[in-house]
Amino acid sequence: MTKTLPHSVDPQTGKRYWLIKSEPLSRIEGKDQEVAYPLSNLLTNSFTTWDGVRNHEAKNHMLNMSLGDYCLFYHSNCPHPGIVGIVEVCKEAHPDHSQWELGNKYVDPKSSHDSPRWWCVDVKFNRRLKSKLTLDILRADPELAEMALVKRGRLSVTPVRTEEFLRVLQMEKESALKDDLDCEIPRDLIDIVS
DNA sequence: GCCAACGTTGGC
DNA sequence: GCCAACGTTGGC
Repeated sequence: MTKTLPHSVDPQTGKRYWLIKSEPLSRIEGKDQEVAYPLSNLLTNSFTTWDGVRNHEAKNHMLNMSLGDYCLFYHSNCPHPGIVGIVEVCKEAHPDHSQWELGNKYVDPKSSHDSPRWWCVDVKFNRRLKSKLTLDILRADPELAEMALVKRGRLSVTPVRTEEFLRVLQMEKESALKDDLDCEIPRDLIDIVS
């Protein structure tokens, strides 16, 4: 595995930006483990632990996250995958306890408490995007052609460069303006109906 | 260290 | 549900 260095912080905010993927639609794995975690869950839970990531590259990105960093929140494995909101790192990397939980689908027999293999961060809600930015829209934008989400489709935690993050916010603004003109669906329902 | 087999992700 | 992409595993 290649050692990763974090991308640079936004000089304006001192933050790094990332993208994390989650499935919004209920899906049970194994006996009874719900794997879905829609952004709306973070409206009722004050934070969530981003555990269950079992890819070393994704894990390394989480090890590089700092308190206060922003993560674009992406809904995958659904009819219209895309970025739906922003969450904030509220606890830096700590061992992912699911690796030691008997019966957990993420258990890793090779991992010991002395040297954990898997790590996670906690994130809390920041805000919803005014309008979902679908993968189609993101892929069609030349300024996002190098974005890890586009180039490394299967990685569930990816870095986002400052200029990419700002571009996403700009696209949100443009897209929301368009919604005002031709979308009758109340904002709060957009995620639900999609 | 190579690489075939296998497993997983996630768009479609 | 299919399957391409790609990461991981393990035999050699």
